[in-house]
Amino acid sequence: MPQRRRAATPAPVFAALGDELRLRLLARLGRGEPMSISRLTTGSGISRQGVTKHLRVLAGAGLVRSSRQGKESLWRLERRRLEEARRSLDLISRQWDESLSKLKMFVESDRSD
Amino acid sequence: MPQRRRAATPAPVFAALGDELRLRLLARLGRGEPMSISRLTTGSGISRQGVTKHLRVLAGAGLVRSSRQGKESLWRLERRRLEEARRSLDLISRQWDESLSKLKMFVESDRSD
DNA sequence: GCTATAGGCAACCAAGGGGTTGCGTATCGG
DNA sequence: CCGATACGCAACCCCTTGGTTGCCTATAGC
Repeated sequence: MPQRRRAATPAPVFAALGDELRLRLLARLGRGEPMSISRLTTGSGISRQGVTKHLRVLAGAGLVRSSRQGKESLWRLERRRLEEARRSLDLISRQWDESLSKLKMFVESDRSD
Repeated sequence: MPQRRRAATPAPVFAALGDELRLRLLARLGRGEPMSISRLTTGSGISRQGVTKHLRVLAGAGLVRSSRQGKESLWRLERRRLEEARRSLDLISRQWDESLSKLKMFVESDRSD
């Protein structure tokens, strides 16, 4: 039975997405074909170790996954987390919608917390 | 750093979302009712200035907006940016989908960049 | 007027992040 | 076996960030 874990906080995922270079890496990996580190390094503008660090951040957030293949490690996108993140944004956004319609109905119901 | 073509990169938005406390602030603001800084501070666990800093980060990313009202400044959610961010995730995720189906069709088409 | 409340500004500090370099190890191809 | 390639580990550096505190201004209410 696949354990449906309660979704952890999406903050780390967003933090991982909050970097221009990491977004570019994701976009490249988003083409579907797994890529090696050196391949991802060419055109990135930073050193190989820099790319490695970024990849590990992405992996830490569960956005990518790597598998050693011979002398190179291939990285591919992990789409599940992207969708989870998208749902998180939906949640806030939609909550906003519902609050608006509730406001229209009840006009006022202040809850000081 | 020279900005390549894309005018609005979603990275700063994600970076702003990449913090637990900021997400909580957004969630509270997501209820629809504008809130003052002191109000948002109660229960946040940090000082008022800390909350102010976080709010400014969110504002810098265009996720919230404030308006001074008397002696307090009221903050409300800016939903447009949330939807933009959601669309950005869609883009990567969907690109992945398309790449997969393309791979199935063309089997191989390597582009070394 | 006086006082309490809401907030801004600035300085300060510890910790983390992004980037680098140097060096070591494993793999591939002759 | 030898060299080139692909990668990991660790140290280092600088700048940003998250958080604080102290002090000042402005508004509200009596």
